[in-house]
Amino acid sequence: MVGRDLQIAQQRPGAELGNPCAACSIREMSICAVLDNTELSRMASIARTQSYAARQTIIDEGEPAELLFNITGGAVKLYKLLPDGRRQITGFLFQGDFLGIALNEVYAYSAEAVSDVTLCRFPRSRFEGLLDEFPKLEKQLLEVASNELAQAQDQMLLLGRKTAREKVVSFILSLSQRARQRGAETSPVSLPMSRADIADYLGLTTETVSRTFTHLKGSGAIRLLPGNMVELVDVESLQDLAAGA
Amino acid sequence: MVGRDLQIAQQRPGAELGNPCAACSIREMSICAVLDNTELSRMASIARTQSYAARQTIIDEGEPAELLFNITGGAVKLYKLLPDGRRQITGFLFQGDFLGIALNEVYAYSAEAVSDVTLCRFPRSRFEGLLDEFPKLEKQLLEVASNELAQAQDQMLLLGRKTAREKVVSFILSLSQRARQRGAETSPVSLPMSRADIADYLGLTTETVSRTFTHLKGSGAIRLLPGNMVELVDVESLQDLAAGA
DNA sequence: GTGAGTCTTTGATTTGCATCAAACGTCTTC
DNA sequence: GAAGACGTTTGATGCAAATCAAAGACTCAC
Repeated sequence: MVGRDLQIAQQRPGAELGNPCAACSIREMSICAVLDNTELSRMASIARTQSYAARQTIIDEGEPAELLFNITGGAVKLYKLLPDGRRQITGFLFQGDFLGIALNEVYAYSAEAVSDVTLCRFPRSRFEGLLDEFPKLEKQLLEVASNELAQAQDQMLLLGRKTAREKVVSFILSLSQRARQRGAETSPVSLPMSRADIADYLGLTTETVSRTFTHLKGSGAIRLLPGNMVELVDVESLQDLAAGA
Repeated sequence: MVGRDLQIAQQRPGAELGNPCAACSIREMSICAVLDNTELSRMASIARTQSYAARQTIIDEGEPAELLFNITGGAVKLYKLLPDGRRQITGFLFQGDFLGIALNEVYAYSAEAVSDVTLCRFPRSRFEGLLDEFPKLEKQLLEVASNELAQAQDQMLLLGRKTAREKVVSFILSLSQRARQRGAETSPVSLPMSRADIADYLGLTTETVSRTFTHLKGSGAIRLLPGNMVELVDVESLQDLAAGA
């Protein structure tokens, strides 16, 4: 394992200079993409890599927000709870996504590993120093925040006004589009999260999500493949369904 | 009217120097609060004040995002539509709020004046120049975006997991808290928007919103006063209701 | 390979909110 | 201040999704 890491490191420029970020495979799809190798080494100096097994908690809502993260592998869910246990998942994060934008002094949500996860961890105070040092990093973060805000508004439209079928189809399509942005296949797309997670993301119940998948499969719009993969058979009609047509 | 404006202007330092922003009554509650008088005059040089009558459209979803706004008076609603006309209001803006954070090349939502509205208008390109010029303005904008993201997540929890009663009570409380942030009374609180607007914000129908108000009034938790004002009679039990207890 | 535990699917029934409908208030206009 | 338009409230009914229940289908440990 160590030997293999070394091999990869040697293939990438900068890594031999003690700068692991330069060799990072997701560098180009994360906020780090705006930094050059010199700047990256400053970033590397405050970063620690870390791993979480599936189901492990990464952050707890209400705790002091002292750490920020960059997901390098796996899938993470963000969620909020009501006192009686009702749960709303506010987002899923994948390779390249940044965790920690919407924070005041305490975390506004909890985060848990959906699959095994690897990530880079930054102390918040030192990360903020980096923002002062590299204005383009701050600009990039504003850009990311802006995109997340637009995504959040789409999700409000989904939660407030779409039917169960429209919700599920919108979800499948959005995962497919995010896979494309990461350079992965748009179909079949992997659904690493459980039906219960999907339900809590879409404001539905497990049973309704399951029934909706069954129905979509029956209509020929999707196919369910082994390994929690979904094949998008008729993308155009899926897009019509998602829009409510 | 002109005479009165002049009088106000003369009371505030900077105004007589041809810097209307220095005299702006909402300066301290908007993003302008981080700028000093010199910086403000740069901002004033790219700003135009503008008025909209109630029901006028301010921006249209899908149009090129060429203008940004700072609301100086009145209330604005932001919304998205589905092709068949279903509508989700994603937010209400009041005095001091900034309009235009979540934008890519085109507006991600439409905006319409709820009441008569006054605002400051900035060309986006020149505003972005200002961000480069004043890093603390950019930092402030990131701060605002971060807060909006946290608010958006609260709204997702509301839309996905709360009951009609919890939704309406949460809405009343959030308006009350925002009034406090603007330095206004927390009770009674003004509801300048229609029942239909409230419904489209909470993912309900007009009828359900109306019935819920009637029910809350009957239980003694609120009182409906003339002029679309709501008095919060029992704040503590309202807070319990909003949290789902 | 077998059993325990967990997740998913399917079925029967209930329910909270939507829909349909109409009366009532309030504001605007002439 | 009468007439119309619009927004709100109240009532009767319907339905999409929740809830309750139980049978498969995986997964994993031993």
